[in-house]
Amino acid sequence: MPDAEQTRHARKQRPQIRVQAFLANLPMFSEMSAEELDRIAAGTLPVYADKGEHVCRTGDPCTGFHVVVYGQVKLGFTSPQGIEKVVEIIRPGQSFGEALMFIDKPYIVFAQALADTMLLHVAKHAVVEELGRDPGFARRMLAGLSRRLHGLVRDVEAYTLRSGSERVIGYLLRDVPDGAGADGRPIEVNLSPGKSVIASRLNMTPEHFSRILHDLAAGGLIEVDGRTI
Amino acid sequence: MPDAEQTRHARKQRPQIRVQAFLANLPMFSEMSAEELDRIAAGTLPVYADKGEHVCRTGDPCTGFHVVVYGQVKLGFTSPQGIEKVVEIIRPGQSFGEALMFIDKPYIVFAQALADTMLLHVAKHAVVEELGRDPGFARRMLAGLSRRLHGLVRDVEAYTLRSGSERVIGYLLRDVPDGAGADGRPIEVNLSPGKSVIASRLNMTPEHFSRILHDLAAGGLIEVDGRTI
DNA sequence: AATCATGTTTGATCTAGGTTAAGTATAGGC
DNA sequence: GCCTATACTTAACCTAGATCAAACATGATT
Repeated sequence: MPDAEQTRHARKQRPQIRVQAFLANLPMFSEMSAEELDRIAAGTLPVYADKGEHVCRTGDPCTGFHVVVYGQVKLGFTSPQGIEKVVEIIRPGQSFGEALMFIDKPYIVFAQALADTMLLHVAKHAVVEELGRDPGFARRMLAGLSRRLHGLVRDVEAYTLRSGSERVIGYLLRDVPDGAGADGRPIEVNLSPGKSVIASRLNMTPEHFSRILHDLAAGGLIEVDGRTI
Repeated sequence: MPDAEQTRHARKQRPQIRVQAFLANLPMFSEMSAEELDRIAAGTLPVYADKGEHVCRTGDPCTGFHVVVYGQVKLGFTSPQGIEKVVEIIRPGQSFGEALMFIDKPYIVFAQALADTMLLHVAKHAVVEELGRDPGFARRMLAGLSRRLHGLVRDVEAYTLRSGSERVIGYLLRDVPDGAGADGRPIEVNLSPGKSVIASRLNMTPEHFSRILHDLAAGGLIEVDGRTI
């Protein structure tokens, strides 16, 4: 089985990356010395996942965290009745699974590739050892987790006291640099994960999401063309 | 205003506590040496909040985190339309606001006392300094944040794909030591925060919560007597 | 070009849970 | 002990959004 996977992947040409250089650009590892980066890099392994393939599943033990190099993955859970709910969409440069490293629990979410994706798996022991050596790293790690926590609280806020259209608008404006569009020039947003995935991320049905986009377009607020707005 | 408050509080007799001893029992500060505890204790300040009083409000800057000594507080946010949503109920020994210390953002939630409450405010600088000195402390802090993150993800799961009754049952069983009640002996749960607060925490109206308890009682699953089940 | 799978839209209908309103405890405060 | 405030319950009704079902695009495959 690993063989078949290897062969299948080997057939595609995969962009080569310099692990150290890539890691150095992540907030978590910025300001690290070359030796430190080398030690971390020694604990990382590339992971390739084809579109639709699972990187990990609910219940899997956690042996480290993942960073997306290219492609994208969705994090989500499946209800007993088989319904799926997307919690987060992870894009290049973003990571997941750090929190699990520090408590001894298996994954409660699964991670599935939304496109052909390359990830780096950073082993738990490499992180833990470096934490003891570098207080700055610990601080950046704490800041990273805190940011994530903050984001989740905002999500809870959106889920519990915003309406469907408010959540959609919030999503469309999520990473618009403020001040952009102030000149009246329209902003372009890409719905690359696919509309159903975004709908689930926003905790609504694809139908409802579609209707909201339709209404916003009718109100002249947005203009939809395929997967760009 | 601080004077009036002081006098009002001074009139009640307040249990005295030994700060170091109290801190030493928190997971976060366990395993700390006496000097370390002293340094942390030097950065803490007691805070007293009467029932209904706010410890902090949305938008306040964060200067450290809080631990509840006795009493209880609710964390929540208020929608633009003035609707309130409880995110978490903090009981003695639990803390809040750690994450905010590490990112430079104001509170997105408010904290309001549900009963006459005593808290300790631990100053940001005391924590940050100790983080540099003690890698073990950093690890415990990371574990604490991770646990909180994990809990929030479980909340999101509950909000998005569990029905009202499932959330209520989940809440009632939240801290039942597993195996308890296996002998057929009933378990007692206390609804001390008040039913409306719990309802909000579970993201439903008090009316709906009441109906669910009624239905569960009718089904013979539980027996309600005032605020104990 | 025809076929099929996958993703998106549209419309009709349904329902969990919210809203409103009118009760009934319960607990402090005097 | 009585009174007012707060907490909780019950019932009738209503809506946001889900579900079901049937088109309609889009793009990849043969």
